[in-house]
Amino acid sequence: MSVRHALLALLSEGPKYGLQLREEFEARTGEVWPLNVGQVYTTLQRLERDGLVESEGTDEGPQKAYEITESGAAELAEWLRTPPDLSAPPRDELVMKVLVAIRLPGTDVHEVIQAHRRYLVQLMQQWTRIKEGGAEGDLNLSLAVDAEVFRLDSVVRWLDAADARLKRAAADGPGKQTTVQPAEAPLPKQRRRIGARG
Amino acid sequence: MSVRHALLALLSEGPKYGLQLREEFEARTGEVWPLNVGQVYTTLQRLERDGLVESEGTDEGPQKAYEITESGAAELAEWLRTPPDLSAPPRDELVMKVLVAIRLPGTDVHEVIQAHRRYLVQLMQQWTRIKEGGAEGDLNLSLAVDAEVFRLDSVVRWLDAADARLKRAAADGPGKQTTVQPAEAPLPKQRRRIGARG
DNA sequence: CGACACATGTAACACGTTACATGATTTG
DNA sequence: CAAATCATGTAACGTGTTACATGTGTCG
Repeated sequence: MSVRHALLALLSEGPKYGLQLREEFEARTGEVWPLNVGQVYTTLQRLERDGLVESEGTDEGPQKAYEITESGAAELAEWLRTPPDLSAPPRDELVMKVLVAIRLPGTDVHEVIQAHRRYLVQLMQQWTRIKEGGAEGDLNLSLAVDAEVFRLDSVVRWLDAADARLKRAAADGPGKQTTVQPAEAPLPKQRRRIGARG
Repeated sequence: MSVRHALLALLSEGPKYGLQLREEFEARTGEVWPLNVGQVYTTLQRLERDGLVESEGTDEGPQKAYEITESGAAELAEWLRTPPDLSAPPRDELVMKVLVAIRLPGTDVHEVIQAHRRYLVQLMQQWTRIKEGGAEGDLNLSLAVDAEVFRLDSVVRWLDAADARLKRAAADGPGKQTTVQPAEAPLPKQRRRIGARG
């Protein structure tokens, strides 16, 4: 629900049309979050269907402008106030890979970890260079790039922690590896969730 | 493409059926990544269609076991070797909110930031408690929870950096706020991407 | 038998992607 | 006029969600 509310926010400044929305969206995110146009139109249709925006009846040129409704403004405010539901963490592809590599015969987890680590560090450097290359006070670019660099950094730190943890576990006793979490006998089902969100 | 390969990995250990796959998936992720059954079946169908798994013809009971094919094993190995394409960073909802709140009249960005910060810190504590409450050497739980805690921590640090940056910008001169990134005149289009991935 | 769990699916939807189709307007 | 660009869509697909439908086997 990220694009949906971003479009609502842009429309809260005044009536706008499809392509314009894409351009402004990308400008606000420092040109680092691309947005395909098709999604803009389909999202606008859903927003209109839900009564959050209205298409203007003005037949001036090929452009079809939408404007936000009261209901839309209310939803936008509500969205800003309410923290997202993180009761279940998102499935992360890299974490998945490591979890898989741990138990897959013929695969060296540490190789997988290090290969991805190198890639991530390289990416971080590229983003940092992009940020420095941007305009001096480009707040949007700065914030968007920072978010990604911070995220990548946390992944790198997780990889390091996982690597150390796995090496420690292997040193403690290779025989223990199968004991860690038996594949059969899938334990008394206790699904862990965090019950936050009002 | 996370569940798809996770199921492939589980099937690389031997033939398994739907519900069993869900249980094992959740066990391997420390019961913190829930997986709905419906997706297991639809994913298995796609995997079979793509020739990566085969359903066994054994009509033993109500269970329908699938086994991995050579092609499937190859795809799994390939997936482990290849780093994901991160040339464009994922759109993050919280980052989006802050970017929106900056320019939305009648909204205090710092309030939004602090409210979400409190929520995130609370979540981190809950996850940490869950990790400590788990079995001593539960490697899967530990890794999965760490990944989420590290991620949340990076978000908190980003929020702090953003807050400081915004306060600095406001102190430098409130008149500059509109100068930061004019909404109209959306700049000479230079879309930023990172061209990694071989 | 009737209730419950196991097990497999399907339906409908939201969101995201790539690719293609179709006009309208500008400009060489 | 022809080509490029602006602008709006649609189609097909992957992935994820929730909810429902349908059997089958077990157990009181």
